[in-house]
Formats: sequence, structure tokens, C-alpha cells
Amino acid sequence: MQLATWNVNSIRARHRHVHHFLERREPDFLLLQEIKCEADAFPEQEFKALGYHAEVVGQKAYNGVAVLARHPLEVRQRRLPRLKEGTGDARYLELAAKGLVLIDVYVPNGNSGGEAGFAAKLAFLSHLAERLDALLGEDQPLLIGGDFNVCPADEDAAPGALAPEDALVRPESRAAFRRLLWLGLTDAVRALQPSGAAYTFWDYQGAAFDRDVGLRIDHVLLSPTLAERLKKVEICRAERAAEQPSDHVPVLVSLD
DNA sequence: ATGCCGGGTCCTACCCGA
Repeated sequence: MQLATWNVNSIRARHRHVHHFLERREPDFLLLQEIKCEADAFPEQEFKALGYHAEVVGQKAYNGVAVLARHPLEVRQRRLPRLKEGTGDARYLELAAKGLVLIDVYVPNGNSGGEAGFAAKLAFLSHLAERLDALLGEDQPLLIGGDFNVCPADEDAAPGALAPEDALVRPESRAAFRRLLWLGLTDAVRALQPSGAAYTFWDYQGAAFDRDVGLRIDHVLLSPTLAERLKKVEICRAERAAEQPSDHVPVLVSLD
């Protein structure tokens, strides 16, 4: 079984990239973030023609997540439980499929809106931890993938890519991410590549990709039984070299 | 240290991303 996560930075700008990725890699599931449209503008028919169902949580202009699947999907949650009203952006989709719980997440960046914006990011991560703790308590196979907007360790940000006070590398952000791992989740990339650069994002500016000034912020986390089934992880860097690429690339995991 | 890119929308100057 293959599952991938990809922040596409607008599905309308990137539908052809997604189309080609599905044709080439044929993942069972593809978790998309930053589709940047409302659900009715999502190009569902294009992907249906390739054999993929879609579940979409959209909003106008910003954010938005969607899951494409070759298998039937059952929606469990369209927003993160316990999040305060007014912070209910389209950032969370929880599904059941093939005996798994699948979660697609787009964590707030936390750099805009001053300290209140940063606090909202931490609140989101805290509610996410509570939700994952409850699901892990049910002892179901669980995978969460998405753009977590956290570089977990120093080696996950290229030297000079970010200021020390950036919301992606602040100690509080890293602590919130570690808390997810301490629930019993496995970071799929680090399970198979314990150290070294494994970037998933390169800024559009300053020739960041050419200079390999990247960040590792897109993650796939696995519950214990799924971690035992982990066979392969591929960060699809070639996607960043495409014409009009997203600034993020897919992270593709293979499970027995 | 960002707003040099590149999406978006109140259609065009400005917001947002990481």
C-alpha cells in the first residue's frame, strides 16, 4: 500500500502535476494540503477519471485539504475537534478507509498575526495531540500526514534558511511536535533515514531549490502497528524541478 | 532578515505563505 502527502499550493494551479503524479505512482491515497479553493471548485472529475474518489474540505482563497483515494472513504471529522470557533479553517480531514484511520492536516504557519497567531498554531497542535491520543487509545491503525509547519530538529532546516525565532523552528513548536511522537507515533522519514537533510520544501525566492536551501516540514506519522509495516519512504524531489511547481514536494510511503 | 516568488482576491494593490 502506498500513501503520499503533498502541499500543492493551489489545486487549480497544480491539478496537472497531481494528475501526472497519480498516473506515475498510483498511490492508494494522496493527502493534499493548501488546495486554496472551496469544495465545488475542486477538480473532482479529473481525478475520478483516473479512478480516484475525493473528499474535500475547502474554503475560499486559503488553506483547504483533500484526500484522493482508490478505495471507498468514510468521513469521520471535517474539522479538528475542540478547536475554538473562529479558528476552524479548512485544515483537518479525518477518514476511515481500508481498515485505517487517515488524517490529513495543514497546521497553521504561526508567523502571521503576532504572538496571537503563534498561540493559535500551538493551540491547534495541542488539540491535535489530544485527538491523536484518543484515537491511539482505540488501538486502530492510524496514519497522519500533512504540512505540520514544524522543522523538528536543526538538521531539518538548511543553514540560514530561517531566523531562530521563526515559528517553524521555535522551541515551543518543536516541543509540540515531539509531543505527537511521544504519543507513540513514528516519523516515517526518520524511521528509515535517522539523520541528515530530508527537505520537503524550498522557497520560490532566492533560487532556494538550486542552492538546496530547504526545510523538512511535511511529515507522515504512523501508529505502532503501521510503523511495523513501513517499507519505504520517498521524498519526490523531482517534483520541485517541474514547470510551475508547488514549493513543497510529495512524501510517499510504502507499507506492507 | 525577508516578501526578491507565486498563489489568492475586494481586479489590482495587497494579503499570505515558511
